[in-house]
This record gives sequence, C-alpha cells and structure tokens, in this order.
Amino acid sequence: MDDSSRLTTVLRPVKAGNAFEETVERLLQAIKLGVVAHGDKLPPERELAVRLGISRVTLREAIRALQDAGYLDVRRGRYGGAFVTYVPPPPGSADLRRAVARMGTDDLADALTFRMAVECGAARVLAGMELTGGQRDTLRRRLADLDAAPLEDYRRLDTAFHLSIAELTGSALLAAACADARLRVGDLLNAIPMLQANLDHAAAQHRAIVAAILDGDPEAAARAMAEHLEGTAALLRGFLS
Amino acid sequence: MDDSSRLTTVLRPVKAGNAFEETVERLLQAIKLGVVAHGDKLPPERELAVRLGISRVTLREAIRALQDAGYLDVRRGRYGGAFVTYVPPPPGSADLRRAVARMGTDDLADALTFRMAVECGAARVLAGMELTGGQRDTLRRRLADLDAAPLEDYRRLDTAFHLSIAELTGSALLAAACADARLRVGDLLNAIPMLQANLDHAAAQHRAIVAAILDGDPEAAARAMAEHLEGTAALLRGFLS
DNA sequence: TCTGATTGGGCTAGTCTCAGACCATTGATG
DNA sequence: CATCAATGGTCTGAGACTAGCCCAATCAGA
Repeated sequence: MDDSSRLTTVLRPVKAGNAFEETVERLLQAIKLGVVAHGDKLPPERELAVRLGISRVTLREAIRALQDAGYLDVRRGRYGGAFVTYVPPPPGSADLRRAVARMGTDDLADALTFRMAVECGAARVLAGMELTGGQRDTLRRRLADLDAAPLEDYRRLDTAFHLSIAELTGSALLAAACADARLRVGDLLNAIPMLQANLDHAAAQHRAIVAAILDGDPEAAARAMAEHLEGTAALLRGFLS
Repeated sequence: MDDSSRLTTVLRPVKAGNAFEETVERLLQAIKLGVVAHGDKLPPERELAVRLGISRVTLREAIRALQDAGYLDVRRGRYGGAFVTYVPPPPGSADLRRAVARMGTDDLADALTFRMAVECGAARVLAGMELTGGQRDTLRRRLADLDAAPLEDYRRLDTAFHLSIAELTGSALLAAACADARLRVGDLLNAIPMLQANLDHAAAQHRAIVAAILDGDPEAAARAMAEHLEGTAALLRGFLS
C-alpha cells in the first residue's frame, strides 16, 4: 500500500454522479428496503426536495422516472402524493445472478467487506454505550418485530433492525454508512431465497447480537454480528458458485 | 428510533455541497493530512480533475483559492505544478477551541463515534483476513516509520498508519470511510499538543494493534484499536473542559 | 355546496459545471 | 541554441441544476 494508493483514497471523487441518477437510486432503495412500505406515500415533493438537498425540478424528474417504471402512483390534490405500488418479487437465483453481474464481483467483495466493518463497528460501539431504557426497549422491539414478521415483511424489518443498531449510537454519519452498506447489497439480499433453516439461524444470531449489546459486551456484540453477516455472505457466495 | 428517523437516514442529502467547495475541502485535507507533503506537488490538473470526478475549470478555481490562501505555489511550464507550501502550525489550545467551535460539539461526538466504529471495524476485518507476506510487511513498515518519525512528520505518518489498515482490507469503500472519518477530526488532532507521554502511550497501542492483526485475532485487534481511539477522544474531551 | 388548505404540475431566469479545444510558459535534452 | 513534451492558463457553447413563482387538482370540513 504505497503513497499513490493513499492519493487514491483521499483524492477520490467528490460526488457520485449527477443529481438525477443519485436521486432515482436513493428513492428506489428506500422503496426496495421498505423504508416506505407498499401503499405508503413519499413525503411531499417540497419537503423531500429539502431532505435530499436538491431542487424540486430534479426530484420531480426522478419521481417521474420511477412512476414510468411502475414503482410509484402519483396523485394530485390534497391528500395526494407519490404512493408506493412496488411489491417485492419472489426471489430467484436468476435475479441474484443478474444483480451480481450488474455490480461485478470486485464491487461485491468491496461492499461485503464494507458492510462487515461498519455493522460490526456499530454493534461494538453500541454495546459499549450506556443505554437508556427507551433505547433498550427500541432494540428489543425491533427484535420482536422481526421474530414475528410474516415472510413478506421480513426483509423490511430485517433492514429496520440492522439500521436501528447504527441509529441508536446517535451518530448520523454511522447510520448513513450502514444504510449505504445495506443499499449496496440490497438487491442481492432480495434475491436470496428465504429458507426456514436460514431464517431460524438468523433469528438466533439476531438474539445473540441484542443480548450482547444489552449486556454491554462489545467483543461479543461484534463477534455475533460478524458471524451473522458472514452467514449471509457465505450464502451469497454459495449461490454464485 | 421510529420510522421518521429511518426516513432521515435513508433519504438524506444526495450530495454534500457544491463541487467547488467540496474540492477545496478535499484538497485542503489532503495537504493538512500530509498525503502530499510540504514541497511535493499535486498531480497535474488534468489527472487530478479525473480523480476527483470534476471538470478542470472547477478544479482550477479550487486550486486558485488555496493558492490565494497561501497553501499552494503554482508554477507553469514543464516540471511545473501546484506545490505545497503549507507547514503545520505548532499546536495550541486556541486552535483546538476554534476547531471545535467551527464544527459544534454534537458533530464532534458524531465524528468520534463514526471514527471509532469504522476504524475498529477495519482492524477487526483485517485481523480476520489471510494476509500475504507483502501486506504484513506493509503493516510492519508503517509501524516502524511511525516509531522512527521526527515530531514534524508524526501526524502524517500516523494518518498513513491508520489509513493503511483500512486500505489493506482491499475495500475502497472502507478506506474512503476511514479517510472521511479522519478528515472530520483532522483539525482537532492537529490542534492537540504532542506530549512525550502521550506519544509513548500511542506507540505501545499501535504495536498492540499490529500484533493483534498479524496474529489473526479480530477481537484483540478491535479492542486495541478501541483503546487507542478512546485515548485520543479522552484527550480531546480533556482539553475542552 | 362552497371554501381553503394541501399537494402535484409547470414555467423562467439565472448560476454552476462540464467537455473540449487552443494558447502560453517552462526547462531538460539533443 | 533549438526542440518539444509537459504543464498551467483561457475561452466557448452546451447542459444540468436551482430558486422562486404561479397554476391546477383534490377533498375534508364548514
């Protein structure tokens, strides 16, 4: 790792792409991750434009694109808005291969490594904090929601669980990094078939993560998270070979 | 942590600011972190513009601003370029207070938490990988460089050491996140007086981190990194109270 | 039925940013 | 001393993006 590589790291692109494409991607992922569920509507354009730091014109172009692609139903007037019509398709290995082909195996390894680092880091930090009763409740509730989730809600609540860990640290930067990591592997996760054995396994790991965090044991929390994510990563690699 | 907070996390700004300001900031940090040392020159404008993903016009405006501010000396002609004239000022608590005032205590806590998570995550991941001889050598060399560093090179080589851990994981995303974390606390670190006792302490921690990574012990690596960063954070808090 | 608040739809003038081409300067090298 | 490759300096036309404004549609509630 020489000097030129450090140049590459620090003097990397200052912006990802154009605002329109970034916005489409962001909204699409918010939909696919279930941050706005089927039937819900996005915030009003004016508010959403402010949130995303772009103009209403650009936002509207992005919404229009998603409408044309069948993800949104836009209605005018009071109580109108952009309603989510998307329903997650049943997973299939064809989708998985397509998703991997779209991002490339190098980028996949990069994304998985990134996710492993930030989520383990978040779990570790959270376990090392003194949590309020409300925070502990939030964590327990997310876990319970996930355990009780019907199959069609599983991905959404799994995302909520993982993101909550980062958000509970109180660091917006860390939450953003975890969300970013999740977005990057989102299509892949959606394409993995959900087998009962895997779900049971994941549920046990989720419980272990929460227990370690509530117990204030950073090492155990990071280890549990690592095992959990490694399981997902292994599943992905398995479906690709 | 309710639904609206998840909206905030996912539907966050798609771009940081305008290209010009982002570029100035990026170059400034590259200089302050010593990625390009005093007397060195930045890459040629055409190449740098590509690296940063911006046009030459915008890059030139940023370079011009840094030239006017006295950080760069720009020379034309073959073997010309933008040479770094900046020399780090001797640290003082006034600088520290100013730096903190500029970012706010909430942002400071956010940045420190973020740094803790990503750097511990990186150390953890790296310790869990099978490293080649070259990678192990790189790590040892960075450590040796830091141990042998004259005081004026310490910050630069410390940055190099920390970034190398992330870069060695092979994940560009993770390296970028660590660089970002470092940038956010960069001004603060530069403002901390370097006392011999602190340096000795830090050196021992650096050795512990490297030892744990080379030993393939993820838990120990993360723990050692956490202790190291916590020391810095405590030092910061101490100077602020 | 009417009204008013809320929301999407659309327009415009202006700024930021870009790609690409061409000019000006410098200094190592033959 | 002449050459020429590498580098910064400058210009232009086009496109992206923005802020702000007003219009159009909708519907709960008076």
